[in-house]
Parts: sequence; C-alpha cells; structure tokens
Amino acid sequence: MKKLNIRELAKSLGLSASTVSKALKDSYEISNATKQKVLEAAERLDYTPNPYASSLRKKRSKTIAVIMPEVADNFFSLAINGIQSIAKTKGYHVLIYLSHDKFEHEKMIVEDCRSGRVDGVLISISGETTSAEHCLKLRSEKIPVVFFDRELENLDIPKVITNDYDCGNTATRHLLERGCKNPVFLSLSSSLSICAKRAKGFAAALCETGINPERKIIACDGNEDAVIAEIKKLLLSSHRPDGFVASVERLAFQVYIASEEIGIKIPDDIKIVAFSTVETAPILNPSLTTITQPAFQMGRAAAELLFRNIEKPYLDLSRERIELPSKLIIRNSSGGNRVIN
Amino acid sequence: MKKLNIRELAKSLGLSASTVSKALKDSYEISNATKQKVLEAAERLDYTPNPYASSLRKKRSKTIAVIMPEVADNFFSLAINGIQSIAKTKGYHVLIYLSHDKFEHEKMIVEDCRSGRVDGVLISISGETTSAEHCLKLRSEKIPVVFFDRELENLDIPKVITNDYDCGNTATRHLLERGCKNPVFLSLSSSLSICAKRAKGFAAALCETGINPERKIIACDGNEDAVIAEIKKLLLSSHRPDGFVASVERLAFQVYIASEEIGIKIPDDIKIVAFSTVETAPILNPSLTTITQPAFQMGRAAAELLFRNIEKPYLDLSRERIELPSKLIIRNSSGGNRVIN
DNA sequence: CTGAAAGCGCTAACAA
DNA sequence: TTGTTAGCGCTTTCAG
Repeated sequence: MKKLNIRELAKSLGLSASTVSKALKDSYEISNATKQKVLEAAERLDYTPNPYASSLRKKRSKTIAVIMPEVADNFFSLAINGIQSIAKTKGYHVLIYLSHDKFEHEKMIVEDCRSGRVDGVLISISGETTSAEHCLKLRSEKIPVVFFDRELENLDIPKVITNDYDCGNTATRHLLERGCKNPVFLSLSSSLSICAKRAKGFAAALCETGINPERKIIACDGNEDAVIAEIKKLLLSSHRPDGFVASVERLAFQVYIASEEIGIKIPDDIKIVAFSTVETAPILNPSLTTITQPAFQMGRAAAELLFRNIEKPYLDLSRERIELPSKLIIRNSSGGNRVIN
Repeated sequence: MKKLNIRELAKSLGLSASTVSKALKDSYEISNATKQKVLEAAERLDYTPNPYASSLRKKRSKTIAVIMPEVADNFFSLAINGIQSIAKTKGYHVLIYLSHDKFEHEKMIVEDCRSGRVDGVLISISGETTSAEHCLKLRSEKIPVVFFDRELENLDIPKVITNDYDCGNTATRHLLERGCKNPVFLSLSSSLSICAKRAKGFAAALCETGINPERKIIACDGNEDAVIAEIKKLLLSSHRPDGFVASVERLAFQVYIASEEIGIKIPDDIKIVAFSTVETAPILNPSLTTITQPAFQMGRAAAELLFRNIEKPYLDLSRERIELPSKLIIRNSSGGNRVIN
C-alpha cells in the first residue's frame, strides 16, 4: 500500500481534490454526507496529508522553535514540559535548539528561524547575548518572539520572567538573618539578565544592612573545575565568605563539592541559598535552601503568549510582561528549616 | 525589505531560478563567476530559502523526531544533548515529542511522523508499550527508526542500549557483598525492557547466592506520593528489606524521602543503588551509589545510527545493536566509597 | 554552462 | 455544494 495524495484519494471517491481538502477540514461548505464518505475513505486508505505542502501553501508551519542555552539544567527540562503541554493543545510541533550559551550559535539559530520553518520562537538568551538585533529582525519579518526567563531588559519584546530582583533580595536577607556577615553572590555573567537582577537584589540587601556590596559579586564563568578551584580559593582566603547566593543551581553543587574537599561545613561554616529547581534539593547533604522558579508554569505562560501572537498577529504584545513569582524554600543549607513565601 | 524568493533573486541578477538554485548548492554545473555573483546577491538581498518548498520538492525534511517518555529525568536531557550534537553536524532539525509514558500518546506521535514531516525517528518507548506495530509501520514507509535506551526486545529494529542485565546483576552483587540479606528491586513496569532486564540481573544475582528472588521485584507504578507510601509500608513491614536497587533515579529519591520520614538510616539500616545519571549523586545525603548510563553517548550513537540509515536507505540496519556499558560508581548509600568499573 | 518547463501536494479563489 | 484553476517556492530533468 503506497502512500497516496489528496488527488488520488479524491479520484477514488469520484470527487475533486478541493472538495476532499475542505471535507477533511470539516468546512461548512461541504455536505455531511460527503464529509462522512471522505473521512471514511481517508481512514480506510490510510491517507496522511503532507504537512509541508500544506505549509508551503498556507504559509503556516504549525511549528515553533524553542531556543535555550542548554537542556541539562533542570529549569529548562521543566520549561520544555510546560511548552509542550500548550503546543500539544494547539496541534503545534516543537523544534528544540541549544545555543550552548554562545551568542554566535544563538544568532545562527535565530537566523534559520527566519526561513519560515517556524511560526514563532521562544527564546531564553545565552549568557553572551547583549543585543537583540537578531530577535528584532525576526519580528520585523512577522515571526513573533517571546523571551522566557533569560531576557534582555528595556526591550519591547514580550517576556515571561520571574521576580529575580526580589528573590535575590529575599535570599540575601535570609542569609543575613541567619547570621551571615560576609555573603557573596555567585554570578554566571553580569550581562545575563537573571544574574544581573538577582545580583542587584543581593547588593540592595547588603546596603540596607550597611555592608558594602563591592567585590562581593563573583563571576563564575569558567568550566566546572575552574569554578570549583575558584570557590576553594575563596573559602581559603583571609576574608572568607560565610554565605553564598548561587545564581544558578550548578554553582551551588560546586560550592558543595568545594566545601567538602576542603572540609568546610555547611551550614555551620558557610550557608548557601541557590536559585534552583533541582528535584534533589531536599535530600542533598545538607538539604539545599532554594529559590525555586515556577519553571513549568513559565514555559506554559510563554507558549501561551506566543500562540496569542501567532493567532492574532495584529496584536501588539511587545510590552507584555508576565512575572511569575519564585518561592524561597528554606532547608538546612542556610541553617533554617521551615517554609515561608 | 520584504522577503524575496528565488525567482526574484534570479531576476535581480538577470539569471534563471534554476541557475541560482544550482549556484546556491555549489553545483558543478555552474561557473565560478556566476556562483560568486549569486552568493553575493543572496547575502546582500538577505535571501532565505523556504525550507518547506524545498522539502516538498525533494521529499526530504532535514528534520528528525525524538520521542521520549519525559524530559525531566536527567537521562533524557543528556540524551537530547547527544542527539543535538550529531543533528547539528548534519544540518538537521530536531522535533521533540513527549509520550508521558502513555502508549496512546506515543502511537499518535508516531502516526504523525508518517506524514513526511521527518526523515527519521529516535524513540525511547513508553512503559505501556508492548507492541511495535506503530514503529514497524513507520519503517515500512521508509522512515528509519532507532530505539534508544527503552526498546522492545526480539525485534529487528536498530537500537542503542546499555548493558542493563549485567548492571542489574553487578548492582545487586554489590549490595550482597556489602552485607545485604534481603534486597529488593524497585521496578517501574515489568513490560519496560530496561526494567525487565535490570530485574533479571537482580534475580540472577540473588539465585547465585541462594536467595529466592520471588516477591522481591516490586512495581512502583503509582504517582510520587503513592510510591513513597508503598516504600514506607515496605520499610515498616515485618520482613523489612535491607537493600534497594532502584531501576530509575526517581525511585531512589523516593526511598530517601521515605527513609527520612520514618527515621531509617541509609546506609546503616538499608543500602541503595540506583540506575541514575543525576548530577547531584555525589552530594546527596548520603551520596548515592549509581549505575550511571552513558546518556550523552547513547544519544549520539543513536543519532549516528539513524543518520546512517537516512543517508543510505538501502542499508539493512535492522539488526544493528549498539550496547554502551554503564558504570557502577560506588558511593556512601551502599556503604562503600571507591570507584570500580 | 545556463534556462525553460514541469511538478512536489496542498489550498484558496472563483466558477459553476 | 462541488469543481476548476492557479499557484505556494523550490528543484530537477532536459534542451539549448
């Protein structure tokens, strides 16, 4: 049984291709009797429409692209889940692209999205990205773009983010309340919106308490071993930090490893809070106090926003900005053990 | 500057569309001078070819599908990375689909792949899947399929797997060596190849030691809370297990939580080994002994196999079977603390 | 080396 | 309510 096309299906029914096409779409122009017959024959003859022919003709691909730095971070796994859950209800397909946190890669991927391959793009930008030319260009070609989580500020592109500043502040105040005198902030890159905002919240909390935040924000942009070495150096330095705010979950793991290796105890010697969705936070040694982002919900919200724009291209959503709050979940790594909001 | 097509690009150069098409493909039929001109103009006028027109004509989509049960398990995140790394070198795009471990979903997704949307499919089957009709049908329509990790045995479909039986055996023997008298195996579903094979290895290890493996393989197919409750019940029962082999990482976490909640100590009261790629294994409380699968490499190998078949459809790869070994990494949850192979 | 023509499979106008 | 026609944008003969 070889694959047949709509014309052959039509012929086998003594109908025209356009009638069949409309019938399959349940068009009001077609009689019920015909629809029945067409559906039955399509089923029986195992007809599968060619999506690319349809895309070419309709200039709609029924596909979106998701561009993210990586997929290993639990946040992005959860976000993909959220995105998929919406895409599925819309009958859309999801292409995944990884920038590996490189601007050059990201740019090429976005460039490719201009081809018409996708109807919209969800993007969490790389740590190296400082300009949104590429995204704006996409939009100028009528392909809607939505930022999720990692965005570029002061830019009229719709975005779904979390309350990074507040959470940076809350996390830091939590450490201060737990007795930290010299907390530091572990950042990935100062150009990365989420790090910058979280760091600002951190700095503000220090200032409120009369601590000068200068030199307390540390960029951890090396590979895993380099970061661990850097943290060890920090822990062995004369002015040793007694608290850490990790801007992404990986950095928290590295603090755990570094402390273990040089025999420093969490939370007695140092305390730590991490921005993280890691599932194992409660069973780490010690359990990890986290600022947990609503990753699934953010993915869902971003996808919803994107589809709103795909379905109604005339809407100007460029200033749309959805902020979903993260939650501080206090566990043992910061010395506490209760849940507040 | 509106989007132009190949004909317009050609016209602006005083050439025909076909010449331009060939030039862009660096065809030997075209003079170097012309190629130069075409490339320059394409760049200058910002020409982007329409991939769907090309797909329609060439009957090649330059896209593959990856179907997996979920993306939250770290294994799949790593596998996606491996798959992407190959797809990128081939200039291929990657569509991600999640079956949420439901056969019905999986079937619909596979069904959709028959449309020509993709040139090949990588699939890790759902826990409910017991027949590969849907996959065989795909292949009968000349769309290559490769199983990765979760497969169906005794089926001539190329596959990339790990040494599940051996590892189930090794893990169990490790527990027995560490003094366990009553180990149990936590399975997801007996129909799932990986669970079945790991369980067989487990049972064999028990038999070798003269322990009857009956009723020691426990299906944990409920939701998170149900599984935790089940494990607690087990831990409070008269014939309490003193060792656990967790067939997937999630189950190990649930053992940790259950033990914590009823005050049972790992590794003193019970020992545990888990099939897992979780990054936090070394910093869990206690650190988790794992059988770690080469997830990235498996993704890569599966993609390579798939592309081999896409590029040479006449090859019969149906009996191809790549087995990449997993590694037992001994940590504290099983009482040990050294690395063997 | 270049171009003209045909058509991949579908759908949107427009006619009937 | 159904059918005819004309493409969507590209690539592939095949002819020049």
